[in-house]
Amino acid sequence: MQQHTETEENYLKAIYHLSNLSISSINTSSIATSMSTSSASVTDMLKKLAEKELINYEKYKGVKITRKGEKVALNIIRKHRLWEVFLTKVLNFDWDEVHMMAEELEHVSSDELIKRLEAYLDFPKFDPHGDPIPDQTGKVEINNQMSLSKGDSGSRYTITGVGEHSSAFLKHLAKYGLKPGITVSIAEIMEFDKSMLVKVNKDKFHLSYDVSKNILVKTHGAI
Amino acid sequence: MQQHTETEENYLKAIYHLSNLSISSINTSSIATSMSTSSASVTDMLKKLAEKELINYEKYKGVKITRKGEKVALNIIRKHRLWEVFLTKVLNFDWDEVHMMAEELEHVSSDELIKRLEAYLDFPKFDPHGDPIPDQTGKVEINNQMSLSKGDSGSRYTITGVGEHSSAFLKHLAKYGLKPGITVSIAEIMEFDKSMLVKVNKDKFHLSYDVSKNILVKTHGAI
DNA sequence: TTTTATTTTTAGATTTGTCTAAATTAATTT
DNA sequence: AAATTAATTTAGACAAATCTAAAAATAAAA
Ligand SMILES: [Mn+2]
Ligand SMILES: [Mn+2]
Ligand SMILES: [Mn+2]
Ligand SMILES: [Mn+2]
Repeated sequence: MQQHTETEENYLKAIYHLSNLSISSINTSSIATSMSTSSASVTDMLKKLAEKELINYEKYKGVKITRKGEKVALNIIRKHRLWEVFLTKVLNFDWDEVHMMAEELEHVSSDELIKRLEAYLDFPKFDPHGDPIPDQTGKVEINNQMSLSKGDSGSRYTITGVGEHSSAFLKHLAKYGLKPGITVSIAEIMEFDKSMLVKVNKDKFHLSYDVSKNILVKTHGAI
Repeated sequence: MQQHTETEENYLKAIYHLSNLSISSINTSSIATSMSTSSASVTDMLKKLAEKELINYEKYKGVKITRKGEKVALNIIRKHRLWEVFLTKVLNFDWDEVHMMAEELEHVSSDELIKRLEAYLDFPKFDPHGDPIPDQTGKVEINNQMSLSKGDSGSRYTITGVGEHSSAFLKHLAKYGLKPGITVSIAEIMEFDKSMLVKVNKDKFHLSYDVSKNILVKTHGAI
């Protein structure tokens, strides 16, 4: 099995994630933006990744990740998410604290280590943010989640994840006790700003569109 | 708190360990040997570490680690050994399998992570090889251990550690069930080759000088 | 105390990943 | 369709960490 540098792994991960946002091939500048680096650096790396057959790349035509590259990316994502579960479930970190640590831990190479960690954690299927954990072969469970902002007044939903992972946003949700597993019902939707009044247990509060948009849910059934 | 590259950390660790082997200042070639690199590379790094005041270095005069450098080294060693405890105690790896994984994990930066890991492991004082785990401030428990090869015929000893960490050596010891915590009594010492006959519980076996030399023990008392 | 051998440092090159500025190609406007 | 704007690539430079080979300093031997 070929090994890759930490930098290559980070580029591949970014390319994989961007690929899941748009159907079309992705361009240099979107990679540059998501990696906070220059387009020139991205071009250099694209050549290198294409050389290793981890992506298909043609000058000026954009990038498509190959099956091989996808498997590498999914293995890193798998490690990232399992470490996040470890940090929250075993070391009791809050879900808004774990991402940066996982960014380092995901590059620890041993596959045997991650296999044992997974077993120790009792084969979790989702990370603390509700994102699915790929298995050893790179298979991912697709949970058909939708944005809470697309929900209907009077319906109940269970939070399955978030569309934004910043510590600021997660801390904000935590203030309302909102996190995966929690059941929310929409009491009222304000037409003029798309904000909503929601009910969680006995509590009722107001969510701006910016917030509800980034809360991912599955239908729980009508009240 | 200043941060250092992984490479700088590895050099510092090597320099710290060499400093504990000899009283005098250590030379370029011994560092090169222990790092499996060229003397030229070592010289370059020594300038860099001296610049950061992690070592005292004078051309042709050798190296002495500073108190500041020592604290950095001890923090990495602390992380290394705590991760080794995690890997053996929690993920059930054998003591001969964990070193390489710990070499990667020791560079994960979060001090809060290691603090919580330490608490989760219930504040272990020694790693699976019997080496003491420095505390947050860099204090190390000194266990006055001696080599089993210096023991007396008829005396009992408790294994506290090993002087050699290769997987080959550790696997060899495992075959006899020898590891920290085990009590060994010396039945007979052969004068001609310094090998010894030892007793562990009901078992009796022969240890070459090369092996007994690298088994560290504390006196347990006469039989 | 010279001479010789060993150790250490310097000089110069290489690889990886980065940058800025200039050149080129593609996409939009007019 | 030509001109303008935007995106992308190339060119050239730089910092970190490494190497080999040559020069300089120290240690050991004669
Ligand atoms: Mn994350
Ligand atoms: Mn996550
Ligand atoms: Mn170790
Ligand atoms: Mn150890």
